[in-house]
Amino acid sequence: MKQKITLKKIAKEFDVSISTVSKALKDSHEISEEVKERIKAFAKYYHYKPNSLALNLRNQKTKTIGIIIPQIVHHFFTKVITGIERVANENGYNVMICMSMDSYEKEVLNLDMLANGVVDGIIVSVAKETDKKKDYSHFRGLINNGIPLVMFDRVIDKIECNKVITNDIDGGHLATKHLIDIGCKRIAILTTPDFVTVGALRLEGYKNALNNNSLSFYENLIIKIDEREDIKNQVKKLFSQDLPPDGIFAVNEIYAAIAMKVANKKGLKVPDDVAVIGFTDGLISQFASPSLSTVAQHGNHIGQKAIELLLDEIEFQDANYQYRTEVIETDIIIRESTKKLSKKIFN
Amino acid sequence: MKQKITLKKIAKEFDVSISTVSKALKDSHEISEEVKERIKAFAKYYHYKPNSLALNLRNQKTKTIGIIIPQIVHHFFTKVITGIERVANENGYNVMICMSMDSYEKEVLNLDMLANGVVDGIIVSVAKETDKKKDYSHFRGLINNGIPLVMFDRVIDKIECNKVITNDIDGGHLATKHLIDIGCKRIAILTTPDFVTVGALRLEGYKNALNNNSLSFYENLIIKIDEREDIKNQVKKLFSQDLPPDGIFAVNEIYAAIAMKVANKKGLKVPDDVAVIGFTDGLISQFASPSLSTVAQHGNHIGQKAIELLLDEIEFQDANYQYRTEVIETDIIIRESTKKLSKKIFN
DNA sequence: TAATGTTACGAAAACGTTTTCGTGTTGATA
DNA sequence: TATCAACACGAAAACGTTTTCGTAACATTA
Repeated sequence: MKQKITLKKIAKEFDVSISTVSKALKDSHEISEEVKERIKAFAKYYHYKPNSLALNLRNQKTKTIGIIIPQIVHHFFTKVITGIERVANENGYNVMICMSMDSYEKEVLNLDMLANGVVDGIIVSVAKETDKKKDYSHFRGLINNGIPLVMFDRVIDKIECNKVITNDIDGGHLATKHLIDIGCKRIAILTTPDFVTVGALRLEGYKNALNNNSLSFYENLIIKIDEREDIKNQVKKLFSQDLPPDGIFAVNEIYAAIAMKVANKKGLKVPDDVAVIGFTDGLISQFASPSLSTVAQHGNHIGQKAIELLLDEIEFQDANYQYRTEVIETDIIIRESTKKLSKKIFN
Repeated sequence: MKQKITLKKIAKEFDVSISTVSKALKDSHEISEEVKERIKAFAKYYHYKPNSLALNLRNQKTKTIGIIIPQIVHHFFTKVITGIERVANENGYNVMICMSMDSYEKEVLNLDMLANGVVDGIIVSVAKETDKKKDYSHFRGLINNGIPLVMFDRVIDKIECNKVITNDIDGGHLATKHLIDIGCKRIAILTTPDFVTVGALRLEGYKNALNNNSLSFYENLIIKIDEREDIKNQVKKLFSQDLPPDGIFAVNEIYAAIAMKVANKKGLKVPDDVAVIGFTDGLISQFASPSLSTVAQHGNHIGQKAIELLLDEIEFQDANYQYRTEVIETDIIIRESTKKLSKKIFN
């Protein structure tokens, strides 16, 4: 185990002071050309690199940013992370990733840890449990301590900070409108309980679309999935009604995939008997068969915006910094699961 | 922006020395009960926490471990990370995640950065480009510097360090044997180019299984996918042969999903006309329809073993540490894409 | 010649902590 | 009363860096 080379060791080698070495390596004009040459050559030969830990302490910053996400096994979050990582690296920052597992307690723990000098700023998508509990004091504490914070996707209205959100209402509207356009009359929605904000917003978009197109609204076509129970069974209820849906809007790709499976089991063809559209353009949507139409939320772009806002705030010197909320628009991706135009036209 | 409370500030408050405060907070016997009481109360009131940066410098360690993976948008890697994170957190460590994007250059950059005091140890799955290039000097440098290193999944035989690998040969054998068991006679494999070690090993398992069961081996049923080209087109070649396969073993779930889609397009039914089995139990496999049989590699478990080995090495004091290689066995998960037993039996 | 300027370097503080060692004060013991 | 231990605390080094300020030696100018 070789010992790392330090300024002190170089100084001893040349019998000069540490300051001289430091200045020489920074090519300071205070040091004679000859001494600089020799010190630089020596340092290069031994691969000298300033110790990050010492720099962190000295500069009171770490060039690291923290990310707290509920789960990493979601395609959307991995996209966001990829976007963050790229821009962070380009700006000389590293990322530290923590998972809250959707637990309030883990979120608080992670936040505490990161806040303690470990990172220069934090990007977070809040845990479901926190959303439910409505206890936001840990975020307030963070902001009071002057640590830059950016929220994305699952954000908290009551906390003042930079935010990047998906236009979930529009996304919900887009998806529903597409189903309407291809001729669906009885459109169901598979969404989350109300406390998950993004689910509630997509539901709102769904309702708007029905209203704007004067379609009737059926309470029993709205299924709020309780993930503690079996999801399939809850979806099945849709099809055991006297008038089953001819179109389904699922607020994420897992619900969409499950809807397709359940429909298949019931002997229904997608998209001919029932069209299905999801939310989030993940691997499941791309590789399902039939492939799933979906609303793309551009996770990469969201991540990129989030880190840009964060770096802005970190590097901002002035006292009167203005928080912003970036709204990332969605796009609809039409694949096989909603291609029933031809049939409807000839009906 | 509140200033953080430090030992120095507490010391000034009580007009004692910094050492006294430090000792008091550690409940040292050197300090009188009365002084300890007052200092502890004060510290608690102001939420004193030792500054991580200072501790890092003092202790020459960071309680952080680094992970370098090729891509994060792969279910397998997210599982591994989840496993690593959990155990790391349980032991008071944090994780810093870097992506090499399968690029040699980024891998070197990440390694350099992490090695410079940022982390206490590193877990890595090597980039495809490195595998191809066979330049491993950056890993050697790391080990020479005494930084604990664990490789997982994509490991390098020539580097001596702790390793956690999937039993890929067995996994390949398991998958192929299952296809044989359900009656397949002409079994194709969708694999990677040879320089991707795991692909080569799974191919080896495939060959073994054919041999052991005295099935003929057809060179044109082996497709080594070149990901720079269109994957679908390469898979299609399988079905345009005079004798198309009745079973397909894909070395990852994406190739498997694509195989199913291509088969569907050709009017073939899965599993009745052609059975398909994948590798890695990810979301695609679970939510595809028909759902995909697959070989589970237990990413969680791999991550857990990797971090256990790493922490072992980090905390090991003795000079003669012995490296280990843990082999994680695979399991076969049988779903709809290979359920053609009944048909074959009655044929 | 005296005052001033330039060059080339060193000393020391600062970041915040832990830990070793030293020391003044008290009380007990011989 | 001299000696010694116990007690309670402070000084300082150490981790590795950057940066401000000071200054000795020499050169230049009036």
